[in-house]
Amino acid sequence: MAAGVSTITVSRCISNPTRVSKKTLDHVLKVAAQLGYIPNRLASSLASAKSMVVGVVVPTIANPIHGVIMQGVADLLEPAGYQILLGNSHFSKLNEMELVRTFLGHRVDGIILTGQDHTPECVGMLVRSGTPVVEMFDYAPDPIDVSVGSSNFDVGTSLAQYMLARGRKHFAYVSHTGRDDGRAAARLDGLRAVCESAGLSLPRHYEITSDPGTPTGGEVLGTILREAPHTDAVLFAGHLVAVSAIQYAVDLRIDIPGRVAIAGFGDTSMAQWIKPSLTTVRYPNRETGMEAGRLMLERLAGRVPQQRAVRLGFEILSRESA
Amino acid sequence: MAAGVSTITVSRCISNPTRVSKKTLDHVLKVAAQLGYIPNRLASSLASAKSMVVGVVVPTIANPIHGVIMQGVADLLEPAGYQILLGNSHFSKLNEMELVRTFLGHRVDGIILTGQDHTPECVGMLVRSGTPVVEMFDYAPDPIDVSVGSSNFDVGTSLAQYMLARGRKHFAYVSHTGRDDGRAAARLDGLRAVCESAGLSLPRHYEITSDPGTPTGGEVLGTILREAPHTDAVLFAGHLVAVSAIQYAVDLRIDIPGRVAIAGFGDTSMAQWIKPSLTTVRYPNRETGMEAGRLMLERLAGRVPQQRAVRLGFEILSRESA
DNA sequence: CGATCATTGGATAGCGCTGTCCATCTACGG
DNA sequence: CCGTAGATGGACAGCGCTATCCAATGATCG
Repeated sequence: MAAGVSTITVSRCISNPTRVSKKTLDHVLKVAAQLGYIPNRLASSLASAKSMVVGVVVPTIANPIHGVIMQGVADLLEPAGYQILLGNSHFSKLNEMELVRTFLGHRVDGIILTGQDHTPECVGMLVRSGTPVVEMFDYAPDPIDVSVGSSNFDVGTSLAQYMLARGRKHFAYVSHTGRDDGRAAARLDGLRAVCESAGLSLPRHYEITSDPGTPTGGEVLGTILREAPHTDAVLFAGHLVAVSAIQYAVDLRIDIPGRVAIAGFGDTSMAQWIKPSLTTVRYPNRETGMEAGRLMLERLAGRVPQQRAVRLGFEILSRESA
Repeated sequence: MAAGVSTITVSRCISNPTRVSKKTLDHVLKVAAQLGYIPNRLASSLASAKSMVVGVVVPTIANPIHGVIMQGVADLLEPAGYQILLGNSHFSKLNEMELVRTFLGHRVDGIILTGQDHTPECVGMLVRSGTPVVEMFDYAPDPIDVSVGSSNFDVGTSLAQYMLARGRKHFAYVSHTGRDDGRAAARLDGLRAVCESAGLSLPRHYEITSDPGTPTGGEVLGTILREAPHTDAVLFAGHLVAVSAIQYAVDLRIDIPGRVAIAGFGDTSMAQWIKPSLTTVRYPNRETGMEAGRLMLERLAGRVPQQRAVRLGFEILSRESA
C-alpha cells in the first residue's frame, strides 16, 4: 500500500484499531484520508460473513405510519453502524417473500418484517438461513424469532368497552378489503368478544372495496344508518374514511356523537382538526420501530431476549366524536 | 455442484440464461429450488462490480413528504431489480456526507440525495467515485450529475402573485430555523422579488426555533399582528404551524381571510379539513420520486439524459384561508 | 546478558461469485 | 469423410477484503 504498510494492517486499522500501534494507526488513517480511500464493504462482508446491513420490509413507505415506524428502526440501527435495505411489499405476501429472498441473497445480518402473516415458504427460508428476524407492528405471540407490536384484539375490546361505558349498544365496523386484513380482523374479533359477553347483538361489518385514499366514508355512513338505523357507534379502520364520514354527518346535520358515535384507528393530525374532532386509537408507532430496532440489535449481538414477543400498549384518544 | 454441473454454469443460469441450453437451465433451476439455494449477491457484486443497490438519503423518513418521494423512487427502482439502501441525514450535511461515504463503501450503483446543499468534501467524493448521482426535491440548475425538483423561488413568486391578485399588500413569512433552509430561503427570495417589482414593502420574516411538530402558529400570528398590524397575508412554511395559526384566529374571532390571509407550503390532509380550510402549495412529491427513479435508471443504463436538471411544477390549491 | 513473553506487523489462503478465454460437441456442406 | 461454424460447458484467475497462523520486535526478568 501507499502508506508503506501491508494490506492487512490497513484492514486492522479500520476494523480492529486496538490491534495496531497508535503511531501506525494515525499514519495509515492520514494516508487513507489523503487518498480518499473508501474500503470496499462488499469484500469485507464476503470475507467476514457480516454485512452490517439489515433488511426491513414495510407494506408501503408512503404511509406515514410505516414511515414513523421505520424512523424508529433507523434511529436504533444507524447509530450502531447498520445500514437499512428497504423493501416495499405493497401488502402482498408474495412480494414480501421475494424481498426476503433478495435480502438473504445480499446476506443481510437481520431482517425486520411488518406484520406476522407470511407465506410458509418465506418462513422456511428465514428459519433455514438462521438470520435474526423481528416481526413488528402486530403483537405476534408465536413469532418466527422475536416480535413486537400492539394487540389489535385488545384494541378492539378496549374501544368496545369505551363505547359501552358511554351507553352505546349497536356497533358497526368498517374496514377495507384486501389490505391490512389481520389487524382489521383482530380488532373486529375483539369487538365481537365484548359484544357477546355483554349480551349485545354482534357488530355489523362493512367492507369498502375502493382505495383507502378516497373519502367514501359518507356513503358508507349513509348506508349504515339506512340499513341499521339503530346503529349508535361506527368504527372506521381508515382515517380518511372516518373523517369524510364526519364531514358527511355535519353536512347532513346528523348529530355526532349524539345520534351516532364515530371512532377511528390510528391517529393522524386531521383527526384533531376536523369538527367534531375524531376519537381515535393511538398506536405507539415510533416505539414499535425503536423496540424492533432494539430487539434486532440484541439478536445481532447474539443474545436472545427473555421475552420473545413484546406487547406494546395503545391509547384511546377521547375526542368529540365519541 | 449438486446438479452435476460446474459452478460457472449455475452462475450463467441466473445472470445470463440465454448462454445456456434450455434443458440444463431447467435442471439447474430445479435443483437450486430444491436445495433452497440463494446466490450470494455480495460475491456477485464483488466480482462483477455491480451491486444492484442504490443508496437514497432523505432528511427523515418519518416525514410523509419524504415517504411519498421515497415510494416514487422505489416504484421505479424495485421493478428494475435494484434494492434501496436508506439513509436518514436528519437535516445535517455532515450526516449526509457520512452516509454517502458508507454507501460508496457498499459500492452502490447510484446515489440519490435529497436537496442540493452538500459539503464540498461530499461532492468531491461523489465526483471522484464516478457513481451516478440524482439530486431531488429542489430544482437544482447546476447539479453534481443530474437533478429533479420544483423551484421554490418560483413557488415564492407564484404565491406572492396569487396574494397580490387578491389585493394583499403586506406580507409576513414564517419559517423554521435550522432545517429546510435552502427551500425556505428560496421561497422568501421569490416573495421578495415580487414585492420589490410591485413596489411593496418587503415581507417581514419570522423564524420559529421550536420543533415543527409543536403547534406554535398561534403565538406567531399574535406576534405578527401586534408588531405589524397592517399585515394582510401570512405565509407559513410548516403545516402544523399554519393550521394552529388558523385555530388561534378562529378562537379569537380574527376573520380569515378577511382580516389576514393565510397560506401554507406543501399539502397535507389537515389543510383541507380545518375550517377555514388552508390554501397551500401542492408539490408533486410522488412525481419527484418517480422522476428521480427514472433519471437514476437512465444513468445506470449508462445514458446521460439531454436535460440534466428537470424542473417540475407545483400547484396552488386555492381554499378558504386565502 | 540471554531467555521469555507481550506486542505488533506480515504471509497465506480463502469468502463465492464472474470475466475472459478455451475446449468440446453437434450439425452441416463440400 | 473431413473441415468449419455455432452452440454450449469448463478452467482459471481474480474482485478486495479478513481469519488464522506465524515472524519479528522490544520489554521484562532471573
